[in-house]
Amino acid sequence: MVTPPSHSLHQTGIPHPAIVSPAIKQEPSSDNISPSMHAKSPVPSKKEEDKKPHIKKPLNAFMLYMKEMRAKVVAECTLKESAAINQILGRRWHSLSREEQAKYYELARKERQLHSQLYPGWSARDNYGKRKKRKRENKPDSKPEDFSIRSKKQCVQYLPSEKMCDSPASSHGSMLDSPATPSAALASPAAPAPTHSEQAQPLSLTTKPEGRIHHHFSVPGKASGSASSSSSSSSSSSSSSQPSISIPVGTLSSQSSTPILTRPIPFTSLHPSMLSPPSSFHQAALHSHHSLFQSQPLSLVTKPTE
DNA sequence: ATGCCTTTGAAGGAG
DNA sequence: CTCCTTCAAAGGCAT
Repeated sequence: MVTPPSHSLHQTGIPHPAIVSPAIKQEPSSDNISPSMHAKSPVPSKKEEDKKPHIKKPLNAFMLYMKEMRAKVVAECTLKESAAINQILGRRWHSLSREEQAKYYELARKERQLHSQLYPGWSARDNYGKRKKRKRENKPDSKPEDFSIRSKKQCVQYLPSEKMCDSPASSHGSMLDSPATPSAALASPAAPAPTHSEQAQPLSLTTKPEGRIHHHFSVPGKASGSASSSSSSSSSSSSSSQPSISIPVGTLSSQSSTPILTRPIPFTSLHPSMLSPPSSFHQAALHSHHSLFQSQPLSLVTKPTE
């Protein structure tokens, strides 16, 4: 098998970019989307020297997209803070058409395949703890309302003058323009259905063919501020850790105000190829989803629970 | 000098 | 099965 990386994936025999050697630092990939690599070595190879070269996780579709578009956004917006850039990229990502996203999903999939072939026994867990992310532990005392309190730096939100770029956190409204774009409508993640790019999966929630929608919708308490969803950091159960926008439980309304999203829908059971284009429901759901999150990321008060 | 912030997606652990 | 947690990139900023 071993299908040769049709794209810029590394050729065989070459140290995969995922490997970050303390001494070896590959130059910024010349390829457009080159897999992970170089990086500032998050792992400060302690003196103890990492026994292993520290194999990094393969980049996912969004990460690949970021790598490719970051420079562009930086040039356009003249922004430098990655946090702000990422916010913009996140919004642009949602604005991408299915085909466009599918391209990255495919790349990511190939990356993963190659990665697994190169490092069969490797597990993402191997890197756990290397970053020492402590994510502010949720204080037991802190009330959930702490969301307004950000002990750490507030979100970077790029300057307003940069309106040329999508306003990431502008939140005020300008945010919705982009995602709301009908044409894009978004998005569908497409999922890894390389064979049928056209069938790209509708909901961007199911990137995994095997099925795993998980969070995104459900997740009442989590609701990651920024709109998103995902978890990522924060969340930690109610934590007060929300980085920038912490929405108190129940605020997102995703449960109370939007019954639609109450259940993610068992797409998981569906085969990627089976998923047909975004049906009205999906779009509606997505739309609501995005609108809710993006247009009013902070609208905490939608409906307490009534 | 190190971690945080920010984004989405992937993957594994825990319940 | 569902939910949660961590890491992947990256560059300014905070500690």
